[in-house]
Amino acid sequence: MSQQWFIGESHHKVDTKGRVSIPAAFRKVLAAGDPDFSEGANPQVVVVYGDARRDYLECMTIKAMNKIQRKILKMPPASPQRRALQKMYSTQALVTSVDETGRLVLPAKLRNKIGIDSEAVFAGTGENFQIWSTETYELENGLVTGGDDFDPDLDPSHYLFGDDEDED
Amino acid sequence: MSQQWFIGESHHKVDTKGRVSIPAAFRKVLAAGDPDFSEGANPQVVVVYGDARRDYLECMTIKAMNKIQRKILKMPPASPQRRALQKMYSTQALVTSVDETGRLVLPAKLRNKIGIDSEAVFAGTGENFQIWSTETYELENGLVTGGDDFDPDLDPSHYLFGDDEDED
DNA sequence: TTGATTACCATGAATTCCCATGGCATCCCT
DNA sequence: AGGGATGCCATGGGAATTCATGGTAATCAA
Repeated sequence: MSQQWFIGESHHKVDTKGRVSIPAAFRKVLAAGDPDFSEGANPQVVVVYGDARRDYLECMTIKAMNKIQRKILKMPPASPQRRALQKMYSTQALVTSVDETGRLVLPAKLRNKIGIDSEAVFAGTGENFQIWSTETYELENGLVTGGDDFDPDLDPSHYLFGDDEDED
Repeated sequence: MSQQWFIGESHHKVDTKGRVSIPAAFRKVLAAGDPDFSEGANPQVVVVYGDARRDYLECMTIKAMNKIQRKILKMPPASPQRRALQKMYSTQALVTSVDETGRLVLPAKLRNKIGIDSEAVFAGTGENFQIWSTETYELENGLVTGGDDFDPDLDPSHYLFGDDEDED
């Protein structure tokens, strides 16, 4: 199995039609996470854009999306939590597919929403990956705000300490 | 199979005859969810308008409708719950079909009910999709009321956390 | 007949498809 | 160890198709 997680960070050109190359490593993960993927075809991707508060696009595999949908279906039908999730993951989202040349098309609406003009940053976050406009990305990366039990100056690996499981 | 859920959000013109284009992605789901659909023909849709409390139209595939009807048939025959459901899903509903050009015709009665004049919003909610008047949609979207353990300012993805299942 | 509904035709814009290129890295052969 | 040759990757442009939307003619019902 090639690769199971979205790992890495890279910059890509966005052309006037909204086409962006997906990092090759990510494409393999997308293919692996698409139940209907067959050799030589184009894997599908889910792009979640969410409401005004989100200034990036969250992307994931079909499998990951199905998992989320199953979770949502288990919640009480009329609860505000369920409705909020449904809106974010069903309404404010987009299912599309990687094209022949490994690209993704971002509709003008989405590009405007997150402020992309001609360049985008892809950032792996393990299960998902994010697409940012270069400017926003550099801004948000500069300031890491500290919360209650979070120290932004501490090396993050410290938070890994504790209850080990150990299967590979 | 192309696409299993109604996902996405889009605006469409409604003309004087009540014709609206259904988003192309939704049409594919409708076709897939219509047992009698044959290549080159027009898929059927179910439109549930309900009573005065509903200010949008709920739309679904034939398969989804059948599932609902089966559930209703399992309920105690004279129960008020069953009768309420029956009224909503059998009486206050409409079965129609997508036309050659991918449009749906909304009778004047329904357009008036939900306050559509010249533009409608289609909002996917996974299993179903909804049709709103643009104005109402933007209004209801603006105010997300917070309940007991619901924080409208929190990113909805927080509610996904917890009890993992982990099959594929 | 007359108003309403359905079928048929038309068109611009947006989107998808298909082909083309330059750069890097790798492989392989001698 | 050179030095092609090969192949994948990121990117570009134009052609072909689909989509959304409008209009007109035919059909239906009362």
